[in-house]
Amino acid sequence: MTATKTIRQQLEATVRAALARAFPEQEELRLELSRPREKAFGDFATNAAMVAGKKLGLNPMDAARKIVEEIEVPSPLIASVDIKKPGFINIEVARSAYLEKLREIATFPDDTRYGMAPTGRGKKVQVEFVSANPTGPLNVVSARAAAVGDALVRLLRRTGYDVRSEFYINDSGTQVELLGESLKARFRQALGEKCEIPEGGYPGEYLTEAAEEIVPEKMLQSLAQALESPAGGTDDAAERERAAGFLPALEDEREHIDRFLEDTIAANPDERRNKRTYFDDYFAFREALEPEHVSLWMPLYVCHLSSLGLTFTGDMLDRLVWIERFRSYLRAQRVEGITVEDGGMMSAGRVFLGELVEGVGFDFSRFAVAEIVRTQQASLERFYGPVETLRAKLGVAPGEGLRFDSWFRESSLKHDVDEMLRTLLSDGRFVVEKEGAVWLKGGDEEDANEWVMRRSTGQPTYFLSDIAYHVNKRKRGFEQVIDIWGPDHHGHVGRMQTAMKVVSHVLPDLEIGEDWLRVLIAQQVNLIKDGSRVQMSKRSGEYVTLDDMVSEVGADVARFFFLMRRCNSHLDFDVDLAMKTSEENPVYYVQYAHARISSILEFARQNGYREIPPPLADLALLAAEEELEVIRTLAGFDELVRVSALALEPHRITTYLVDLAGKFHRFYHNHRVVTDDRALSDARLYLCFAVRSILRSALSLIGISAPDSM
RNA sequence: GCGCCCGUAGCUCAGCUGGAUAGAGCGAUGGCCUCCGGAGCCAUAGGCCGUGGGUUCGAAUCCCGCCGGGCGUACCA
Repeated sequence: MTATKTIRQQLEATVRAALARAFPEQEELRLELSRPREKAFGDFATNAAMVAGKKLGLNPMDAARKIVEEIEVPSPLIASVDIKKPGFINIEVARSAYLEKLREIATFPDDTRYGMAPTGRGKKVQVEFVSANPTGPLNVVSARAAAVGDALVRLLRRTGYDVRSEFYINDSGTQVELLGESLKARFRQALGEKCEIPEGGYPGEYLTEAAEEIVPEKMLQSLAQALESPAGGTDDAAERERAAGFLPALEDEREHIDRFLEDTIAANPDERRNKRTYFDDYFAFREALEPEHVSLWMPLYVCHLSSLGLTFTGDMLDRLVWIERFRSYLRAQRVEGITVEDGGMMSAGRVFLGELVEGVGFDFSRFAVAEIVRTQQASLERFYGPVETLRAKLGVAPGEGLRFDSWFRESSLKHDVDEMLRTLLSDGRFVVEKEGAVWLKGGDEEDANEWVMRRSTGQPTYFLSDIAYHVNKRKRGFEQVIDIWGPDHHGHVGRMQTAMKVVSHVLPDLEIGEDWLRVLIAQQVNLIKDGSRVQMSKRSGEYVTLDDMVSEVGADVARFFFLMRRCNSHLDFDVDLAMKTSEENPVYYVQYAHARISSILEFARQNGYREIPPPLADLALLAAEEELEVIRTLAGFDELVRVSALALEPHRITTYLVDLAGKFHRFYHNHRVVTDDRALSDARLYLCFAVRSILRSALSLIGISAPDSM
């Protein structure tokens, strides 16, 4: 598969060559090639004569005549050339050039790669987006960033960049500590205690669910029941079986733990040894016990926590001590006559769990972050396709949602952060120390701002850590970094740009150029429901999540809506409209065109058209205005992809899709495709096929499904 | 106060990096199914592109000043 030049590129080369021949002494000019709105002015117009005329002090009309003399007309590319009033050169593209593009589209082997271009030249680019704080489910702005970022990644990939997507997890700092405190409160509540969510914490319901993960209710029940029989075991066969079934098979557990060891702690050999020892001990312990000893539950429980990637302050012996303590604790409770019936055993178990979790130094923040990141990942993976209720009807398989190439943890940057600060301090040119804190200042006079990097408490700020993070990106070899941030970060853009400029002076070897970092702001989304805005606030715990959107309007509609607007403009998303009038939706309009073509092609196949697209179709028969409109639009697609990627504006693809679908519907309405006229039918089937290819190509660029029937 | 984003049809937004007579969807009104998919098509109405200057052959687009809306402006992230 090779990429050919777009028609615009071909024309530009031709005009430049003509210009160079007409005015050999003139160096390269910044000439423009635009598409006139008015059809009478041709397909393209160039201001070459006006620009050149001005430079050389010539009348633009005369310059235009000189240039036009040097353009070969007619040629396979250009049908005719015309000079208009101030000095425009209007170019009519030859039909052969359009038909050539049409052929290229229809014969291109892979629709999901059509439009590929060498523009990026394998440049190593990172797109970082969503990067929501791990303090709750993904909200609407995250959904928007996800749609835009994913489309951008696909767009850049299509145009020859070596792109990696990244999600940055802010898993350290005050907010995360607060999150841990909040989870701890929920945990206490789950144990039956009265406990308030701390001031400024996170009252959302999702933490209750996470807390219940820590205290699996059924484990407690099972445990309490088992302890009703003498010596913590049971003679009842059914009960024994149930108890045994409560544990995973030994081999399964081993496999699970091995995988855990590989994934989570491979990076740190010391940690690995500790864990390995712990698990070996655990297995030894476990194998020594009879299956019906349900008190085995406790090591299982400890293991369960470990498998979630949590660290413990104690070692295995400590845990065994705890387990022993638990047994005697429960026995003691038994002696005092506590039974399952009065709920005493349950609460005894709860109290003990509370103590255990405190005793092993359970890290609530880490657990909460791990838990939330997991749900965020799951949400993103579901971010594809039509709404669930239509999925079967539209015949779309659950496709791959959004997967990031990497998830980067802020907590892994500790070393980089320290080093960054040391480097800046020893350089000295851009730092100020005052009021016990360390500040960064811009280099030049016009940027007199100063920002704290290290607090007087000695703690680094988010700003410093973000500088270190971006330097880390550069060190990983990215030649260009694109960040998509939420609206609350837009004040951060300026100082980050300043910081990168500073870094380029302090660490010149990194070669951080002026536009190495490009930041897009995914602006605010106002959800309109029942005609009024839905208020969103993390603090109140009430907001519309990505999951809500996917289940209510579907990922296709959500993505399309987000990509219909430039990402830096505010957006009113009318949820009622998106659902209520879903039949009038632009998404369905576009998808309908796709399904319609599939249906036509199927109809043709059943009526004796064996090969589609018909290889011998005479495309010159496509001469109706509606057909030419469609062809011109198709022929412009590769150029659109190129320009959208350069401008980092994926929303242009959706605009294009609506336009193309409209032109196709118009064509369809005025011309029957399959008729008695075999030659004409062949040509029109060819056209239909090409339209479908481009629809697929464009839809795949923005991550939206292309159903064959609806 | 300073900085960033946004003002285009009743509503929500495009407008291809400065081009010629301003573009969609929704909403309104009126038409089109013996026929490959009517989730479609056609027509009508709706605009001083917030406003005043500037740059030039030419501005919705670039620059400056106002006016309106939103958001930043923490030793939060």
